[in-house]
Formats: sequence, C-alpha cells, structure tokens
Amino acid sequence: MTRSPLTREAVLEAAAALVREHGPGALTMRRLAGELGTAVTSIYWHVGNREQLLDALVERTVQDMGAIRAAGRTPVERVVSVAAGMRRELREHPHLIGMVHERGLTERMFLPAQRALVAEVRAAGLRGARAADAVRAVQFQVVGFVLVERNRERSPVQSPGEGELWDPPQGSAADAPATAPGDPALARALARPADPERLFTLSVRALAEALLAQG
Amino acid sequence: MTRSPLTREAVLEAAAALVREHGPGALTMRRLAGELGTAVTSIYWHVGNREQLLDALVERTVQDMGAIRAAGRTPVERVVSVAAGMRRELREHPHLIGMVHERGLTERMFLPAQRALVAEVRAAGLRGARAADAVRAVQFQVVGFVLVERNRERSPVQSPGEGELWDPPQGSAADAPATAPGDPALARALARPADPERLFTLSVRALAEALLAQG
DNA sequence: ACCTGAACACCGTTCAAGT
DNA sequence: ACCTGAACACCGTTCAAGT
Repeated sequence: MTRSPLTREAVLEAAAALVREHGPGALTMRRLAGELGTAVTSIYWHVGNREQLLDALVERTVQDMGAIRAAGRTPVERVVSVAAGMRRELREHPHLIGMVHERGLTERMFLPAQRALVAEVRAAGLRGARAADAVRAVQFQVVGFVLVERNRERSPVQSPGEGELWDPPQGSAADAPATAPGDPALARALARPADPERLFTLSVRALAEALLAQG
Repeated sequence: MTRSPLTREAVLEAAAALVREHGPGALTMRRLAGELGTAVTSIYWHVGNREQLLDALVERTVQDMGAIRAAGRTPVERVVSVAAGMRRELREHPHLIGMVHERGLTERMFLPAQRALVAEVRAAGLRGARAADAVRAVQFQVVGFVLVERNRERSPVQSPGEGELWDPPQGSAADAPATAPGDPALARALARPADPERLFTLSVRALAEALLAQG
C-alpha cells in the first residue's frame, strides 16, 4: 500500500481543502499529516513550518483570483461595479480573507482592481496625487467594509446594544446631547439590523460621487 | 508568604496587563497563573475558561472608552471630527481592537459615537431611514478603515506589489485595459506608501459630503 | 533526497482531592 | 468557598536515525 510520494503540491492541496471545509482553525500540522497519511515531520520537509505553509496557501489563492472588469455608463457607476466585484471575490473566499488580511496581502490581492479603478478615476478627469487618493480611498473603503461585514456575520448577537441608544442615557453624564427628538422612523431604522448589500452600494456610490466630482 | 486571596478582579487586571505589554498571544492560562503566583486551575474557578476571560476583558475596556464629542462649524466637519475621535480611541487600544472585532462588539463600542453622528446627520436635514443609512455608512467606514490601517502597520512589506502595477502586465491576458497612460505623478503617488492620517480625513469628508448633501 | 518515531516544550481543560 | 496537582488530549518543532 505505498502511497504516491508526498509532494509540496499535495500538501498545499490537502491544506487548502482542510481550510475550505473546516476553517483555518482546523489546519494543524498533525491533522494535516493524518489527512495525508504521512508522519507529521514529512510536511516540514516539503513546506517548512506552519507559518510558511500558510504563506504559500495564501499566495496560491491570491493568484487564483480573477480579474475585475468595470461595467456601467458613468464613471461613478463603473467604480461602484468594480467595488462590488472586489467585494464578491473577497466573499467567495470567506476563510482566506482573514488569512490574507493577517499577512498584509490585501492590497496585492487587488492589483487588478486597482488598475481598473485608476482607469475610471482618470476617465472622470482626476490626475496625479488626487487620482491616487481617490483610488486608495475606494480600496480602503471596500476592504474595510468587507472586514466589518464578515465579522458582523460571525457574531449575530450584535444588535441588542443598538436599542439602548434610544433609552435615556441612565448612568451617563448629563452633558450627552439629546438626539433624535421625534424621529421614530430613524429610531426604527437603526434598531433594525443593517442590510449590508444595500449599505455597501450606497456607501461606495456616495464616496465615489464626492471624489470624482473634483475632476 | 500567603499571597492576598485571588479575586476575579485581580485575574482580569493581570490578564489586561499581559495583553497590554505582550499582545493577546501572550495571554495563556498557564502564563497568567505564573504571573499571579497561583495554580492554573484557580483561574478557572474565578473567570471560567479562557474564552470567558477574554469576553470579560473586552467588556471591561469597551466600557472604559470615553465619550466622543463633535467639533467644527459645518455638519460635515463635525462628522469628520467624530470619526477622527472614533479612530483615535480605537488606536489607543491597539491590542483590544482585534479582540473587540472578533467578538462582534465594535458597534456596541461606538454607541456614544453613534449618538453624536445621529445629531449631526439630523442637523444636516436628513430624516428617517436616510439618516440611519448615513450614520451606519460612516460607522462602517471608520471601523473598516482602522482595521485595514492597523493590518498595514503590522506587515510593512506591503508596497512591493504596488510597483508592479506600472509594469506591462506580463503573464496576464491581453484583455487587461491599458491604464494611466502618461500620468507619472499618479504612478509616483501610488508607488509611495499611503499616508493613512490624510487618507482617513479625506475619505470621511468625501463620504460625509455626499451623504449630507441629500438633506 | 525523502521519510520516520521519539522527544521537548508548550497549550486548554477536567476532575478528584484537599482545606 | 476556594485552591491544588495530576492527568488528558491536544499543539508546533527539532533531531538523530533510517532508507
């Protein structure tokens, strides 16, 4: 029953499967060895230590990420479509995004998207440092949004606090300004959980509108 | 040499110190016990398991966070000042923010800031669901930005990829649109590392301008 | 060149036993 | 009510030894 000889590629494949199916927490060297039917120590020979294994894994999926193409008529709509594409790609790799983030590779991951954003920003008439700022603002916005969003999904017991907002601030100092006097629709809207999809589009569009208006 | 009896408060204090000085990774039950001069198992009696200890720790510092007051003349400037305050508070607890984030408490952490934002958004004339969207958009923007920013700081080997953007896309398909034809200032700006402080203010101001303009 | 088991230094957690 | 040590089931990593 000699197994096919272990390769670096096979190790990465098994590791990726483990992460995909059971999350990054399930990726232990010993469990991986079990999955591969080898001794733990063999893995070290092929991919170095655990940290290097994770690096390779991340590198791999970053390169697998597809290009992002703009769609829409106005530059603002095209920027929004690129942002939506970035978000979609991030969300398609729910486990990886955290690992990419921890490794500081989020920007490299979005080089193609950056290229697309540059084109749109220039089409809107922005040049030089101002154009660069606009591109970066959108990139930060998108990545940041997805990070917050993903976290929100993982721990759904978020909203209880949001209701308190409308009770009198009991323990707090009296210098807290009175807010939302007589706007029950606002209060209700904030009490409801946010619709991330809508909020995302709305935010990116607002940001893009303001930034591109300078062109 | 009988030590003063162990209390829940003492455990939390020691744990907080450990995190503050050596990061969350240093907070192990055994090391904590060592620091306190007790058996590991005593900790369990006082605070439950490690997860509950972290919960309590986070809860603690979330409540310690000060109120945030708006400053400035226009609603936009006042929103920007609140956002800056949120960012400052987050950055003052560099280790905690990750823990808060993982526990999905970021929003609760910012209830006072939300109250301030509601006031400004209403001052700009927004009402109901539209006002709620504006508030949430800013909140997401700020928290997301700080998350991305913090990650960037932790792994400074980020920029190498950004240079590649301006080389001909060698391996990539020919369908990649040509970008930034003849804008060396843009290329240079994107090659330089971003100035987060500037980018933050710029982004929040742009977002606030567009959102508040609807009022 | 590739794979192995043994060993080291860590983890979090449970539990029966002490006072 | 509070604290303890022993024990269990895990970790990542090193290393000398095998083929």
